[in-house]
Amino acid sequence: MIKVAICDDHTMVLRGIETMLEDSDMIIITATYNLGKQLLAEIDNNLPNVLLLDINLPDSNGIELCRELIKKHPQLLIIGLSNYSETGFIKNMLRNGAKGYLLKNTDRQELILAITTVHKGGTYLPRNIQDILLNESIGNPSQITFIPKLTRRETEVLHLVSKEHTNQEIAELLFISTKTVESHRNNLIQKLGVRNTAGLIRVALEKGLLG
Amino acid sequence: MIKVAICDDHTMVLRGIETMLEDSDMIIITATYNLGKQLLAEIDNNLPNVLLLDINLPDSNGIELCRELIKKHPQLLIIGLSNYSETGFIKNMLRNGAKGYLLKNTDRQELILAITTVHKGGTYLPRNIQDILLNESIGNPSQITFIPKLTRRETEVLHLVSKEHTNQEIAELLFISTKTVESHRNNLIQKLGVRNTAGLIRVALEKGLLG
DNA sequence: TTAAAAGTCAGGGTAAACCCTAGTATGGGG
DNA sequence: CCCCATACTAGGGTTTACCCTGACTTTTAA
Repeated sequence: MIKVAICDDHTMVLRGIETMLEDSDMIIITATYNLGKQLLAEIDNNLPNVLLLDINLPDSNGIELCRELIKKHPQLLIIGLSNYSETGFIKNMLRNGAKGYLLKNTDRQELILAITTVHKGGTYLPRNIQDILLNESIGNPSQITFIPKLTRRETEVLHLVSKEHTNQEIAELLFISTKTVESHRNNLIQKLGVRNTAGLIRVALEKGLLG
Repeated sequence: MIKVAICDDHTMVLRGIETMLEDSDMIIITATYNLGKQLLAEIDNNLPNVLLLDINLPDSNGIELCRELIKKHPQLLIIGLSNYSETGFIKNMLRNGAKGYLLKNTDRQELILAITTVHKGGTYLPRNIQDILLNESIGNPSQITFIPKLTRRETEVLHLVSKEHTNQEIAELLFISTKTVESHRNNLIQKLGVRNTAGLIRVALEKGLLG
């Protein structure tokens, strides 16, 4: 039997996955979690083979959560769950130790295939995501789906900009020079491939870089 | 028996709702749809009493879809489904004929209560959303959820700003002076209660003023 | 341990955004 | 029909953002 745990803040999704798996005779659901913190606190007590992990939990960054979990439990097989097919997310997840990635429109067959595949030591990605990643690696690194990695400072500055602070205010809040803030801001504009603050905020929201 | 149809692009949510409702002896699921267009094309053949409608379908604007459906089928009882508790969305839905609104973390009990309530002719909103709306209507028209009415020009300028155009570019596109563009932009900043472009874009996206 | 990346700051300039005020259309109600 | 509210228009003046370059220190990962 493959022991599976699920972490998702939407009850409906939780119930949907439970239903899809309950008839399987190879898979047993050992735990469900609503929040990242709950997961971190309780998973040690009842470690599953496979964890289905929502990337967009309200209280945690799924990608960092994934890395933490793998660090503590290297044998844990994590499959990311998300609404979005942003390849940046997916690559980040895989880079941080996830063994698979599923969209929430996955059907029963694919869900079970994903779980059994990673349990056998493989990696599972849906066909269409494989295609997208393949296309990217060959030809165009499709700007639309690329999610840049921001540094700690850049993330801080981005959040403060989105809260309508001026560079000067941000400088005071972070105890750095306004020139430094400008640097971070320029880097953000470069990394997100935009022209100005309007694009910065729009793209940051689109890519899920802000809450 | 209450005939219920569901429209959601996430199979997992679809299955979750089905599961939650399958044991009920008052409710029967008569159809499920993945896309707004599919819903529009097929719902006439098999009209339900209650429709659970995802607001964030990939191919349609849930709010407009709601209005269209009500126009064609005034007796149809629509309950909006969404991940977000932005009261702006919710008010818009209700204004366009929806009879209820649920978040996707709803449990079985509340889901059934919502369906039976609207079927009896009532309106159903989760307790916490009721509280938010109530607070708003009493005291502070909580800037966060107040959706201002924009003029034609303001809407045009807002969209162009979000596309990273400068005032000068916008002026050329609209055949007006840059100073006029600045005025519209100032009015937008006033109306949305923000300080600068960052807030303008963020709030405009939050309130659904941009596509 | 060593190279790369991130964080820090500066100068000097241009462009854009922001603020306040105010005249000119324009369309719906008295 | 005229009036008034609202939208649209626009000016001058000030602040902030944006751009390019370069340099130094600290942190991180190979």
